[in-house]
Amino acid sequence: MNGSRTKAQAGVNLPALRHHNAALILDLLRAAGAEGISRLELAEGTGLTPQAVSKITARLREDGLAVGAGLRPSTGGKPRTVLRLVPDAQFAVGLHLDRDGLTAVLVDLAGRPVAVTRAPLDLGAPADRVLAGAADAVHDLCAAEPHKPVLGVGVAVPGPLDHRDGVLRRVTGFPQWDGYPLRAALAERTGLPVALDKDTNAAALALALAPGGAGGGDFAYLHLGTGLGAGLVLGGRVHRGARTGAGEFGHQTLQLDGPLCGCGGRGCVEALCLAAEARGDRPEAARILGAGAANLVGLLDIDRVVLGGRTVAADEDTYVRGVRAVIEERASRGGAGAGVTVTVARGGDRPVAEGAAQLVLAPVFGRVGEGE
Amino acid sequence: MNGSRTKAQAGVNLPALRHHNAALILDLLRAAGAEGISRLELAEGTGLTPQAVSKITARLREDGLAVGAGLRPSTGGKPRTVLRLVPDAQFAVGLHLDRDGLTAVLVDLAGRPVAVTRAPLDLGAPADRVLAGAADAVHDLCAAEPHKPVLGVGVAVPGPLDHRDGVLRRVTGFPQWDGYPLRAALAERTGLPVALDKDTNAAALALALAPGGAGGGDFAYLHLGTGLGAGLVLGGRVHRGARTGAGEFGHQTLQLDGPLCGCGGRGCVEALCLAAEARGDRPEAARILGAGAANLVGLLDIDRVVLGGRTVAADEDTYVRGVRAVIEERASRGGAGAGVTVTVARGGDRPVAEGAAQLVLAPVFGRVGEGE
DNA sequence: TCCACTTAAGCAACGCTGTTGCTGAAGTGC
DNA sequence: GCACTTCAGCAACAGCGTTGCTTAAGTGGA
Repeated sequence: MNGSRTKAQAGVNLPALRHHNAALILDLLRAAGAEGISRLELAEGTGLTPQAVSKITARLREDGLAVGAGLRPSTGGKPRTVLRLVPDAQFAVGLHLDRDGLTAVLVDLAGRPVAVTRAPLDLGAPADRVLAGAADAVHDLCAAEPHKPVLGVGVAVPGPLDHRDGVLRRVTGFPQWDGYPLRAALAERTGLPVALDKDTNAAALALALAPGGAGGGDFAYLHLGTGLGAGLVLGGRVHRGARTGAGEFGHQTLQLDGPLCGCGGRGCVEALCLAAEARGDRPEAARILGAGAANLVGLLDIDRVVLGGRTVAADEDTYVRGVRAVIEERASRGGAGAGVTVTVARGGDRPVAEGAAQLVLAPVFGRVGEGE
Repeated sequence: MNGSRTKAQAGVNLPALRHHNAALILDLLRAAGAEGISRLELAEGTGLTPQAVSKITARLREDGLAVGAGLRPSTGGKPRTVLRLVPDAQFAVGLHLDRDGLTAVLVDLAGRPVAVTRAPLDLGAPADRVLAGAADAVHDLCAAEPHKPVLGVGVAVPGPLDHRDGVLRRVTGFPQWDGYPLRAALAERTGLPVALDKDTNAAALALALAPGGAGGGDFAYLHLGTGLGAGLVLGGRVHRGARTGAGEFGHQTLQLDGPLCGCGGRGCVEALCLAAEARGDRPEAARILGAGAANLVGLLDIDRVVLGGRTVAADEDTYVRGVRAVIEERASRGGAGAGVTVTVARGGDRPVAEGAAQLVLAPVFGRVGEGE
């Protein structure tokens, strides 16, 4: 009780401590990228002593996860040795199961894709056939790096689901998936650990872990395509909520007793925004999206709004400017949103598959969401 | 970068590990209340071994924070010894600085108030005078338990502020508080550690830690008084956002291009809701509040909505039923919100002062927000 | 009444963590 | 060439939770 559900089983013993600190170091190595980072900087970043960092990095080097990468210029003494992550020490597979296609990607530890496959997909087909196609894609990708360990498979799907037990819920229009234990089924077929999440959450995770992602902090990813959804990153972690249902942004009421939405409600952002798009009034669509975004910014006090999806990609400028205008106007009146940046996620749907792979990689770097 | 701001300095060494596990045990003891909890249950709740729990509880007993409290009935062997928290081992002071009054409360470790004082307050008076009044209240309360340690002072204020550095921002109508370093000033006057937060966050914290609080999980506290604000508890912790600004619920747009609000915006929930109240249409006010609450429930996938504040207190039933109706209607259409409970926080403003004290107590039990 | 059995809790030894203190390595600069 | 600075690793150490075992304190059947 008292919210302790998320804290249950949170006792820390020495192996857990060791794992935690190693993950922390790995995360800093990953963030440092190819440039690398010195032991003393790692010590400063973790609060551990330099000697502890030396021991931990020695273990990581033994495991092949880190290597030396040259020296820093001397500042009057022995120059610092630079360490960097070995990206191709381990890999992960990301799957994006969408309504009309399957994208599969093999990424290295740094999150970079090293192999991609795409195939058409009929979500209406029997589950077994869809699953077989997904498993085949996984096997093909694993063959791209035959002698390196693949940590697992991350899967991003459009519909509602339970992230904890890996079971789908009510994929709109495809009743055969309702209650389907996708995680267990795919884990059995591939022999690999499987993690499952919503597509918007995967995209948000990809952005949260992207190198040079314009700084970190809390942000929201708003995806405007055939629908409108959101992925939230709070405190550097994907916020999934109690039932993996967080991020239902599109059916936020923005116009009390407004026009009917496909969901049965009235005045939902999604309906208003897409209606404006449909009648060609894109600035109005952007303004509506901005109003929803501003609500979210005020409610959560986030630093950053990232827009994505096909509809946004069609006219990035109008959407970015429109959303930014609404947020800045509210901030200028003394409301929330001062200093919030509005940007666009490029690359279409590819980030979703990469984010799915990050579902597997995130735990390696200690980036575990609350629903895990 | 990459959201690691919240993870900086997160390296864990042995003292940190010890402190973490002790806090975890203390939190379970607190949650168990006067009934107590056995060592083996503590072991199960933390994931630690029974022997580790024995060692930790032995230290807590030495420090006077825990005591034995009888035996469980035997299940065929040696009966379990029950342990419970010693509530009056330590205390904390909570202050609620409101526009028209100062409420101060001394609470024990269990969060129960043992002494309360109230005094009128003029926030428009010079800062020094207000501060002197607050410091006096603290000293008077400390005298109520002369020989017990007081851990610190928690302060709840209405306006925007920065929780991290304890500085006020733009308290509406009282420009002399803009930028005032309340935490530092009060810490110097009282010689005690001081924590500062918004009143709605304090209320939410009080609810999150309340014994028998109808189960835990994520929830939102919606306060409808002269204004409308929210306190969010996600993952058992108060969500404050990057700048302690989270919870701006009242100026969420609910009616695009609707009536003008005092904030300068249009169609804010607060304006719509209070306008309906003013014209006597309370069911409509409740429906509007419910629409805003449903937006929040969908966005964050929370378990529970708690209503409070003077306006709600005037007609709890109408508000609870109205808000519940909107959330349930949306859930029934397949939207978010299934199983969400809507309840009322009673006790008027008293919980705010108690929640302020919990700002000091929360770290003892490992309940540290992200902004700390 | 006794004794076998069950369950809980503590003692002792242990492995392993990060820390401390110090030594050697590898540069700079007068 | 030597004094100084800075980094990195070795060795000893304190302290954490764990493991293995013993003792305590009940139940229940013979």
